Amino acid sequence: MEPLVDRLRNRGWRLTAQRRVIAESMGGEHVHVTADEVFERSRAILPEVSRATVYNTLNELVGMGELHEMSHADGRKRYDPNVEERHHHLVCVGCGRMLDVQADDPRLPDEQRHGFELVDVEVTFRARCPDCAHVGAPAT
Amino acid sequence: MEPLVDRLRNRGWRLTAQRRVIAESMGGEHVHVTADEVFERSRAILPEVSRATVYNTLNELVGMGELHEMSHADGRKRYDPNVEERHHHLVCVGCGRMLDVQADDPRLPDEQRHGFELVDVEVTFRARCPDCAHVGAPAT
DNA sequence: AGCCCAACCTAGAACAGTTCCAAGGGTAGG
DNA sequence: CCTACCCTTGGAACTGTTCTAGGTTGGGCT
Repeated sequence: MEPLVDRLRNRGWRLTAQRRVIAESMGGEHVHVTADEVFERSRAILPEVSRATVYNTLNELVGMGELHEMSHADGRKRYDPNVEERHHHLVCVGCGRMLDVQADDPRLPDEQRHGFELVDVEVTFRARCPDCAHVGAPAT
Repeated sequence: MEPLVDRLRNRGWRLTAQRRVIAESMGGEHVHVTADEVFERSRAILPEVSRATVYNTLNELVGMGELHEMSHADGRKRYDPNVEERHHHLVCVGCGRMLDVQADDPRLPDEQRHGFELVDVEVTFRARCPDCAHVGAPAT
């Protein structure tokens, strides 16, 4: 599949320096970053990028379906560049790090559907990442 | 099982009027409310309840394990009083209504664990509820 | 019953994340 | 080179949540 920036260009999106930097900051990796992390990474490359542009661009990408947005217990949204491949998530309960994983979709028995039409299933595995496990049991 | 307020009293929790009202506002029903809805409902019964007390009380209940907290796409946390019975959620993509459902936990293959220690699995079935299905396709 | 003190509650200020806004800037087409 | 128009910017505004300082109260003790 062609890279994100190419797809964007093909859609007639005006590809400015800021937008390119932001799109590239998302990385192809399956790590899900917060808007603020995108802002930091982008600024490391192009120091004049503004926070507003990061938010604008992320929201546009989400609207185009090039990015998935997901909420997180800490209140910050995370952005997921992996929209091609169906996947679920593994989230560290300590630091909030979020990775893509493959797992079977659970099924919802008919008698549990309450008349709803299913659209999608999201699975989140909550876990402790190696770094957070090392710190020992959390106080409390 | 004994009701929430009794369990709280048995833990030596000081049961003030405010706390009782807040705990009761959560209802025993399988409906998941936001902090602000709890605030509104509580205030309908005891008008002097403050927002801070609602937040404090909800957080204490979560800390005690008497309530589950869950984030939602709109940025507001929801609180789930059903902690006895393991369950997952069915969420309407139209109106945000959230119900409890029973479904098997999916398993995460070893090679997908990235060294994390699993703690829990959350499943969210996204769907359209009967009411929202009737309204026809949403405008974009 | 009345006292006392830690635990509670309140209103409002402070915060964090996100969105909005008015003004300035860059770029493609003419 | 000019002109439009879209993009970007910094800061103000908003929303949900937490913190703070000071007043209030439940309940053990006398």
